[in-house]
Amino acid sequence: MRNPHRPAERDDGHDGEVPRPHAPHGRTGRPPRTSRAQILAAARQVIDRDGWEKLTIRRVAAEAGVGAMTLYHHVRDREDLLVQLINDIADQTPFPDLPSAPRDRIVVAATAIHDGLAAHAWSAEIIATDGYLDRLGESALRMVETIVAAAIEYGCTPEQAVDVFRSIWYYTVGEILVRAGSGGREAATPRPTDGSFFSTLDASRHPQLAAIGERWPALAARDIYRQGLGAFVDGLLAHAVPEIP
Amino acid sequence: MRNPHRPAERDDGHDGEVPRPHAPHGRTGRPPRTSRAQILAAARQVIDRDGWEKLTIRRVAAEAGVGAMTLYHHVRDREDLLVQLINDIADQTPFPDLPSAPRDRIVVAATAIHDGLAAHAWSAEIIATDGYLDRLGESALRMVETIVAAAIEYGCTPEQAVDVFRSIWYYTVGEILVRAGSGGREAATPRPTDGSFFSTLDASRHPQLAAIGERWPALAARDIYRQGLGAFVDGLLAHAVPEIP
DNA sequence: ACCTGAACACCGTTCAAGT
DNA sequence: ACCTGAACACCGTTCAAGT
Repeated sequence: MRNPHRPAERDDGHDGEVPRPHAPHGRTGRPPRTSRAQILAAARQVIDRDGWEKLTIRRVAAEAGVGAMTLYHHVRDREDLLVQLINDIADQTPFPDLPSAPRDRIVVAATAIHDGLAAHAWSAEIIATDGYLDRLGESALRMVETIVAAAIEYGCTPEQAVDVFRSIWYYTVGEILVRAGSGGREAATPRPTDGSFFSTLDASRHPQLAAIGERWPALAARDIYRQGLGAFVDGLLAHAVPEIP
Repeated sequence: MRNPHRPAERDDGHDGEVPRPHAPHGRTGRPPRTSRAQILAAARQVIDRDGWEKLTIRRVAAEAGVGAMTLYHHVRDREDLLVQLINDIADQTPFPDLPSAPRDRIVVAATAIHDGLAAHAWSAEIIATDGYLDRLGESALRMVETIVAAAIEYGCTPEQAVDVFRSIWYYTVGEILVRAGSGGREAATPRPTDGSFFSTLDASRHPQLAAIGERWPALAARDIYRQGLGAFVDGLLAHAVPEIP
């Protein structure tokens, strides 16, 4: 595709700020004062300090100490800024050690993707909203390759392997989105923790939910991603390659 | 004004819109001219005509032929409007016939939730972003009850049953969000369908993805929700109740 | 070549006032 | 009791101009 990111190649400086004194061909004129790295750093600063929902073009520009319009020399639009930010984070996430059994390799790779995204829960929103998969950076692609290759090694056809990846991807994105959503809100607008919905239920209509009642919030707060993932991978592989016991 | 259409002078009719002539106790004063149903209808009109991303308080008010501020008598804020809209839709969705086998009942109930949401893909965004589960309306709660009860009938503990529901919920929300995201965008901004990322891959680094290459988009366009759900439910039940063959 | 302020076309929401 | 315009504090993005 057209990967417009990947600006310059390496900049030696510590800050990534070296306006090349004489560009290769006829490139003269005012050297850039603002770099891609600077903008991404400012964006992360804004997220860390003010929260994801405050990440606006104008704020990032202010944080970077430049005019808002300067950003449009480095990003196509707001969404592009977000995608660049995610790929940037993915590139900095260490690649996990992979076990040799294909089934376990899928679990480890999916968990790595999950943990990387969950650490920056805001990222799930742009990933889901966008046709993100064809804008993945190198590091993220390696994870996809790992899962698809492991499924094939287990005995899946390439088509089945893609299905395995996609199913896991849906589960992973959903888990992060739902948990980030409820968690994030609670922090922002402390929901009135009075009688939860489930405690006031009509027991004849919803007997099991009524029986669970007040325990629901505590149960729902537990992290079950890994557990569910294990069950899902086993189910997917068993369905795809039933002859393996 | 900015609304060329007539504000619709229907108030006596059978639309559920009867401003009580004399309120029971001392309730006198100007009778309401705007109803909750009117607002929700206007909101759905806006979504159907202009798309989900255009659903703003101001537009809904204009569509309903009232001042923007009038809406705040019926909804707490924008998010509340969205939640009411979803519960309204859920209430109008017919309850499916349920098979007797618990495993199949879970699949059918989850599919019903999925199809209901997928028909209004915008809804997944608010559902995920919000701590939605404790704002569910009657109809949606019946589905949750169905899944939890079926898991318990299968042999799960209540805790395990909640985990089964939550896992399925993550998968379902993720599927809708990801597919709605890529699909919706494609419709809005027809992505340049030139060489997809996977066709230009370094085959030594990503051999399986490179082998799949251009077939990825076609594979990824297939609807695999039901398939993945079956595998997931089987995996979840097998993990929770291993003694059943 | 690179950066920018002003301007446009929007938002959600608060407020004090109108009927 | 119900409805409202004006105003506030924001947005993303385009444009034409400045250095």
